[in-house]
Amino acid sequence: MGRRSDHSREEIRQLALGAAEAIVAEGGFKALTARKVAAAIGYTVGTLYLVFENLDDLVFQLNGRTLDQLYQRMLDEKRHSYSGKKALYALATAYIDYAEAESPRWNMLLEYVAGKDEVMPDWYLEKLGQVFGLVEETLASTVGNQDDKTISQAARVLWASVHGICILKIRQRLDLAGGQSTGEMACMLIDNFVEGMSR
Amino acid sequence: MGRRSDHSREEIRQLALGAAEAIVAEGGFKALTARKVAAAIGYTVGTLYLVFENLDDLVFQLNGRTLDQLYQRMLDEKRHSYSGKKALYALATAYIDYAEAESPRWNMLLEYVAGKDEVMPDWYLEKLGQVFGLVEETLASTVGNQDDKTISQAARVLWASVHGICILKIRQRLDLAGGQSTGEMACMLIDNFVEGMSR
DNA sequence: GCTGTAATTGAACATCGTTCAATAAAGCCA
DNA sequence: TGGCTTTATTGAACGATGTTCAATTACAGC
Repeated sequence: MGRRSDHSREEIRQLALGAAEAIVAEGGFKALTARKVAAAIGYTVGTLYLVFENLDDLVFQLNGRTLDQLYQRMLDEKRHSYSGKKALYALATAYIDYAEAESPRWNMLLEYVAGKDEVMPDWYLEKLGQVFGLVEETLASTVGNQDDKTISQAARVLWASVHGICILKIRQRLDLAGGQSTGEMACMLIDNFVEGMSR
Repeated sequence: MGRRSDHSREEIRQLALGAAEAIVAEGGFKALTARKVAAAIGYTVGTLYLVFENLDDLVFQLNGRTLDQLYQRMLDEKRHSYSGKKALYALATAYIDYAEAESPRWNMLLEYVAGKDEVMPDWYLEKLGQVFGLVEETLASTVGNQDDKTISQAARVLWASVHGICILKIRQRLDLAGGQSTGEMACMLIDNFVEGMSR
C-alpha cells in the first residue's frame, strides 16, 4: 500500500537479514530468494530493493554477521585463557564447531566469487582481519621470539589451512580413508606446524 | 527436426562438456546455462537432457575432467623426480599454477554443496583419491619411517591446507597485510609441517 | 479536510532449469 | 521407388528466479 512507516530502513534491514539467516539455516543457500525473505518479514520484493542494492549485497551483509559471530565464539574460547598449543586448539575447535553447527551459513562465506578486478568492501576486510588478528596473537604467544611479519604471515597460512580442512570435510571431498574428524585433522596440522616453527 | 544422428550420445556428451569449459573459462560459473551450452554445440536444450540428468550432473562431470587435468599436471611435475621437500613444493606449485590459470574452472570444484545425506558418486571419489595418492607417495618419501596410516592422514591434512590457502587467496579473503604470494604461503606451510613431522 | 509527499506495492520483463508432445529424418521392407 | 516404423531432436510451455518502476495509498502539515 502506501507509506506505513512501521519500521525504519535500518529496522527493515535487520529484519530481512534475520529472516534470511533462518531461511538459509532451514534450506541452505539455494533456498534463499528475494520473495521468500520479503514474505517472511511481511513486505514485498520491491521494499527489499530500497534497503539492499541486490541479493548479492544482502548475502554480503549476512556474511558480515556470520564473521561477527565467528569472531565472538573464538573470542569467548580465548577468554578461557589457555596458553600455547592448547590455545590454538581451542580457537580451531571453536571455528570448526561453528562451521559444523551452522554449516549452510558458514558455507555461504565462500559462495560469492568476486569478478576479476572487483574488490571486497573495507568493512568486510576489517571483519576478516579481526579473526586473523586473534590467531596472530595466539600464535605469537605460542612460538617464541619471531618477528611480527613472520607471525602475521604464519597466522594467515595456519588459518587458511584450518579453513581448508573444514571446507573439504564439510563439502565431503575428504572422506576417503583415514576417517579422522575435522578436529583431529586440525590438531595434526597445528601440532606439526607449530613444532616446525619452533624448530 | 527428426533424427539426424550426426553424433553419438557419447560424442554429444563430450562436445557439451567442451563447450561448457569454454563458457566457464570465458564468463565464470554464473555464465554457464543450459541454453548456451546447447547453442554452442548446435543442438537445443532438450538434447542436453538426454545426455545429462540435469545441469548439476553436467557440472559434476566437468569437475571430473578438471580433476583429471589437475592430476595430470601434478604427475608431470613429479616426473621431474625431485625428492624430499622439493618434490612437495613442486606438487604444490603445479596445483597452485593450475588453480590460478584456470580459476573459474577450479572454483567450480567447490561450487556444488551436497545436501545433508547426499554422497559423492564413486567415480568422483576415485579421482579425488588419485590426487591425494600422489601427495601421499611424495610425503612418505620425504618424512622417514612413519606408519602408513599416519602418512595417509598427514597427506590429507597437508593437501587440504594447500587447498585452503589457494581458496582464500583466489577468492580474495586473504589480502590483508603480509602480501605473500600463494606459492610462498604454501612453501611456509610445507616447510613447517614437514619439519614438525620429522620431529 | 485537503493536499503534497514518499513509502510501499505488485505487475511486468527477461531469463533460468526442466519437461514432453509434436515433428521430421533415417532405416527398412515390399 | 514408395510407404511404414522408429526414434533422435525439437521448441513451446511451465513455474520460479532477480530486478525495475509506474501506480497506489497512507500519512504529515496546513
